[in-house]
Amino acid sequence: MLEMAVLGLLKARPMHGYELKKHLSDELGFFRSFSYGSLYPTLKRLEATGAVQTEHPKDETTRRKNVYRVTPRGEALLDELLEESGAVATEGREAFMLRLAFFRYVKPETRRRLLEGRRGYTQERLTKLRDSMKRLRERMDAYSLQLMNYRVDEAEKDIRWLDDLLENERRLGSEALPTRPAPEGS
Amino acid sequence: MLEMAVLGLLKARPMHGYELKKHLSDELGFFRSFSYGSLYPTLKRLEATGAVQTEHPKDETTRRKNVYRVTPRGEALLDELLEESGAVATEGREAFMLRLAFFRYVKPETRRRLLEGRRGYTQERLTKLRDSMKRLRERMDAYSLQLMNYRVDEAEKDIRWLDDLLENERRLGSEALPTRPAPEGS
DNA sequence: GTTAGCATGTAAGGAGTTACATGATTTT
DNA sequence: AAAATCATGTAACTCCTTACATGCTAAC
Repeated sequence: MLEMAVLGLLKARPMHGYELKKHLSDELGFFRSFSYGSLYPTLKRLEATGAVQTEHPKDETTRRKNVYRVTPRGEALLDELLEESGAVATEGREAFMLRLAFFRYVKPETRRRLLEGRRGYTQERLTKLRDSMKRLRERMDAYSLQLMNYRVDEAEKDIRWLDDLLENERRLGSEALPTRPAPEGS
Repeated sequence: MLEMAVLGLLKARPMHGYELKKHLSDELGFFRSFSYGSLYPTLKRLEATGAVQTEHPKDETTRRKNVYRVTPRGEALLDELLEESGAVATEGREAFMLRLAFFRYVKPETRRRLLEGRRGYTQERLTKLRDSMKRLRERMDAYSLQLMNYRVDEAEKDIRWLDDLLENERRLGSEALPTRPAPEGS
């Protein structure tokens, strides 16, 4: 997850670690904002494998503040990471959301595949939830029932949302990719 | 999380590991259904610390199928785990949901504290999300915007839901705890 | 009698966190 | 000149997963 987030953010604009950390919470609307204890090692690792680069100038003038940029190798890695629909349950929701945040970097067909994959998973989950409710309703206390209803509502809402997103993809077809919400003024 | 889930489920009814695993997905409407690779070691650990007990009969008749039950020591541990409102962000959503599933074991005042804590956290998050949107709207692509809107809607919905739950708590006051949705027929 | 599912476990590893440690730069 | 905050890093640990390994029991 962190690798994907880092590469995705750096692709838009080179940054140093501290800056990156803020954007992880802010820009991605992120619930979980990774700690420095994982962020810096991740950057090191990505650098070691050649996915990102930094100009740490050996001369004594500008030390500290390591600005990282994505290399072609890193772009390829990001592509791979974004395309995995895998492990939908474990990785779950947040991994999907993260991919969505970087959808502009994803091929239209892959976008559709990811959206449909997520929809399928959610639909399946919804079915299971309803099954459980039918089987257990009598034996459940009020709080568990609240929880179940919450989950069902959420799943239903997610499906409608995913359908909207899919509908949008279809409308766009293979025409121009919308990387901005429409220039308007500028 | 797993410890809390295990203790909570075993409190309702003694079970063996395999059975427990099913209830973790089913009964709790759980997205994440822990693997055996963590479930069994957790049971061992809880047994080692005296939080659960199992009658593994040393005589050769009935081997396999270790039925675990919660001890008083385990009940105390569960109480502790349920009362922590802590680490709201990291632990997050699912930990809260899990506590909600076991709310019938929680003192009314603690229930209110947990609900209010969660509400406060969600409200704060909502504020931050709206801030981010104001600051970044122009620079965001359509997908990020979708994501942000989703998050905002979700937070708003959560707050309404939490308010409902709080209202219910107030209505019940200190009168009878509702462990069942009302007998009706029986 | 063999396939499917019940039942339990271990070892290695992944992906993060917390706590600690340090030092430069900006603000007050 | 002190306090805040920018900026980077490491070590130990937590909590879980995957993959492996084993054997019983029920159903077909």
